[in-house]
Amino acid sequence: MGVARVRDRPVYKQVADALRAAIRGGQLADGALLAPETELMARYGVSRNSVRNAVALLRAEGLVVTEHGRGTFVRARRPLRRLSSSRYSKAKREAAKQGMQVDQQLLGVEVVDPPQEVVDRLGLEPGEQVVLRRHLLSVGGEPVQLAGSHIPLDIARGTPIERFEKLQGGVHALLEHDLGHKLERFVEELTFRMPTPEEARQLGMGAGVPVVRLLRTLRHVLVYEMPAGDPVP
Amino acid sequence: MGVARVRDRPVYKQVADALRAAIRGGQLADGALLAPETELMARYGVSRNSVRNAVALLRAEGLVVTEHGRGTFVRARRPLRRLSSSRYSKAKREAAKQGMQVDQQLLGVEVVDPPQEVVDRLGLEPGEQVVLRRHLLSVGGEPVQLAGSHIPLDIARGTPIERFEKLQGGVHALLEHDLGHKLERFVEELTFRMPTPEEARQLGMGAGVPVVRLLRTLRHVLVYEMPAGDPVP
DNA sequence: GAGTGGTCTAGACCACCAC
DNA sequence: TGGTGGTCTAGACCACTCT
Repeated sequence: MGVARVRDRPVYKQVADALRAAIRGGQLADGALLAPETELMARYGVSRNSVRNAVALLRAEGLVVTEHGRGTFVRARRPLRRLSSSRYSKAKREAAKQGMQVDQQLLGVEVVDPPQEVVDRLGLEPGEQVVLRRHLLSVGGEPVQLAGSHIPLDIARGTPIERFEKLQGGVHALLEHDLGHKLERFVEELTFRMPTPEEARQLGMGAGVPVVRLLRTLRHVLVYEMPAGDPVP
Repeated sequence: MGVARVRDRPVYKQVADALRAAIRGGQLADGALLAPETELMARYGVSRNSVRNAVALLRAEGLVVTEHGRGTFVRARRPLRRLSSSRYSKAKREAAKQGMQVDQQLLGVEVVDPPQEVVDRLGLEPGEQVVLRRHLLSVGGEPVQLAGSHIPLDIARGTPIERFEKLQGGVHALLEHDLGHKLERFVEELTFRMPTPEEARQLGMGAGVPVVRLLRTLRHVLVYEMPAGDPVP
């Protein structure tokens, strides 16, 4: 047994290659438990550190998640897909299959002092307040994304935006269709980071799983955060 | 000297904390060189492995980048920002400051067989072709993002979309304003992964820097990839 | 060649989970 | 209590960069 030990390819990457191939090939299915480190050491004839480096690589790639004391599991894929393709689809059969149930839950609507980054991007006056609307997105019953929208108070005042009620099509649709606003262009800033304990709780995920944070500035600002998705094959 | 060694906090995280604080606090400025591993070992009184774990953590957070044989550097921040706020800004002075120069370069326009994931999401017929428009986005002269837009051929045919020319406001604006299409809603799928050598070259980055891949399905599909951004403090 | 990070090993003890 | 992953050490050799 043992890993091929090809020259110019570190052993830990070769171990990672082998595991990755097993995952992509389906020998290790979604949610499957990887062999423990001790067995991988024996199977590939490498030290524990090399095994751990290999698994760390797969973890960084989002292919597996590790739980202390339990083991390392193949990460289930849960892509958001086929939500709106039916109207434009030429193959109508796709519409029937209609992927997983998507649900958006309104967590709260508040008037708050905006964080500095929002002040900067919206060009707000010092002290100017905004309406913050927070949502939790779920796919197939699993929470996957937190979203927070900041809308300047002078735009939101007197509209359904500042009330705790669901907006058909979201804030953007309301602004564009009912309030006569128009989207010109938008800017996005993407960051990785570790979730706060509160976020990890709301998203039902381990604290060690990185989240992606996307700050989108339109005419209004959309801030949302989601757990890292799974690579598409 | 030596790290505080607070209980219930691994030493490598404490070393990472110290370095992170120095970066956030400005003692280590953008682009600055971190002390070499040997010095960090001595300074904090820990093993090389612990130092390396600490630096790996900061790397995962996107705070630093490491170059083999040269050292570890504080990552320069290059957020996309203040591009379109002026029109809606109440503080017009923001407009004058106008961040960095943003440039979008059209790399190519081709008619191609779309990848399977695009076929799925657009509900294309087997064998149906699409127009692929590829762009390179730069901010302040630095390439930051690759974008590829797939447009079904029956939509693009006979429009400026299928020609090698810049579209004012992008494909979306053309569809919406000139071709009478309307954005209903969109779906996004986010993934992390390592860049291909070709992508690393085009983006002028190290092959070890992860990229974020965002697959956006509108009525048309936008695929684009960008290097991981830098965390906002 | 000197200095840097990259890889690898062997061994130890700790923390968490399940039975 | 046994098995799992988490942390830590000490030492070795390799690969890359700069001069």
